Amino acid sequence: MAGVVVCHASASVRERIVVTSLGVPLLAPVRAAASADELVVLARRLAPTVVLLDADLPTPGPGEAMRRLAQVAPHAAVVVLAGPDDTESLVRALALGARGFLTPEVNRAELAAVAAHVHAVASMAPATPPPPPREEPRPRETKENEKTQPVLTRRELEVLVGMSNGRSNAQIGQDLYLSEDTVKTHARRLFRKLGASDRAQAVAIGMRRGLIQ
Amino acid sequence: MAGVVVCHASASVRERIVVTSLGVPLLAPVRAAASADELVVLARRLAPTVVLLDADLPTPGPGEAMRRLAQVAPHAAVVVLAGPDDTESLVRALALGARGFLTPEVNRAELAAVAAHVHAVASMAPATPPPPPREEPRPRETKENEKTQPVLTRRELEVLVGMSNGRSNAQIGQDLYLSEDTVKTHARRLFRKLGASDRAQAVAIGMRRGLIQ
DNA sequence: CTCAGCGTCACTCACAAGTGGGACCTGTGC
DNA sequence: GCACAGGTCCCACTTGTGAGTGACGCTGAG
Repeated sequence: MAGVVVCHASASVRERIVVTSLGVPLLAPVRAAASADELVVLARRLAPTVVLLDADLPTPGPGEAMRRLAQVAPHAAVVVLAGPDDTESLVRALALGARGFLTPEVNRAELAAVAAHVHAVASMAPATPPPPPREEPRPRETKENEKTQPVLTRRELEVLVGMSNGRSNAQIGQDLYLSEDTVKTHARRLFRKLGASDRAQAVAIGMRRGLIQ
Repeated sequence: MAGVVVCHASASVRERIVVTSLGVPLLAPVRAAASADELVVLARRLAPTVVLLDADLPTPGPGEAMRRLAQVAPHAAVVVLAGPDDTESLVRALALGARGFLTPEVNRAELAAVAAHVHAVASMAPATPPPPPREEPRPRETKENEKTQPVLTRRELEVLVGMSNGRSNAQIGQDLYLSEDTVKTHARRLFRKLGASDRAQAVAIGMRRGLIQ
């Protein structure tokens, strides 16, 4: 589910990153795209958590790539691959919403950091981070930690959407042809799944996770 | 307006970052805080765009510091200062919403990246998810703008942040050292401004508009 | 088959939320 | 000086929410 895609014009860069990713624990193999077009196709299919993007992408360019990416995978964190001296591309990319940067000479430790980020995003709600740490973390997980990302059912999602639109439980019930009590049950279950204490927090978590817009 | 604050227990680290910042173009001098308390005071006054935060802050700790910071400067991006091996603090901080990390041995290039981020943030709305490709620095706030998009006051924003974190009105009052009634007043006014019928919808609208993350 | 998960509905109850007033103080701008 | 906005607090009131239960039928996986 959560994954990483590298989009770089240079085949050698792509290849090295893909190969390096194989040696990183906790990190699913990185998929590679050579152009913005390929990236969009991949992103649409894989909904990656992190996209490593060439800051000097030709033709459509990194800006256009990010714009299109935002359409198909709005919650992918873009990490720009830029040379240490290419501050100009970097500033531009950051201005467009990139979350961080790495040099194309990424090593195993840096990819491990990306893996940590993927896990951080996948396992908890409130975060919008970029290129994090070094060395693989994630050894211990307390048992109440969701080893499987809790998935909302269709009904729960519909109730959550209603909440985000300011509907009361009774109104949501009318919208969905349910009794208010049923809506309350769905609400209670989705609160538990999301770890929310009330509907306001549930909406916040749901939007951060991209469950609702 | 947009600024950077470093909060680190070590005076030498603070000092070096402050001094280094002087040599970075586009970056206003970095202000320094030695503790979470000092940070909150500074952040309330300066509303910084970026906060460099010691991952091993003593006493109140980085988590508490981030919580308080979110109250007084909800839009500040937290960048954690952690040693390359301190993945544990790092993961914790990222889980709490930190945007990135640096080692305490930050160099000029890394601060330049931070500067880039400051400019990126300062030149657009406080949005994080949808980065509108704009080159125009200041949208210019006219009366018409405010009519179409009411602006929340600092207090209203802080209350909204509390709501998105699942805090009750009474808890928000404790967080901000206010009476519950005052929180209710701020809540009522921000509901009106956002056109929300309850806190869940207010959170949804606030996140869509990028007022909160 | 059994069992877990989902969807549905019902009931109670404490309390939080939301709404309507009003009041006082402090800036800031005209 | 005045008006105005923001921030603070109070009272009283109605409504909704959230928690804690219990129950029944269906479906799909083991």
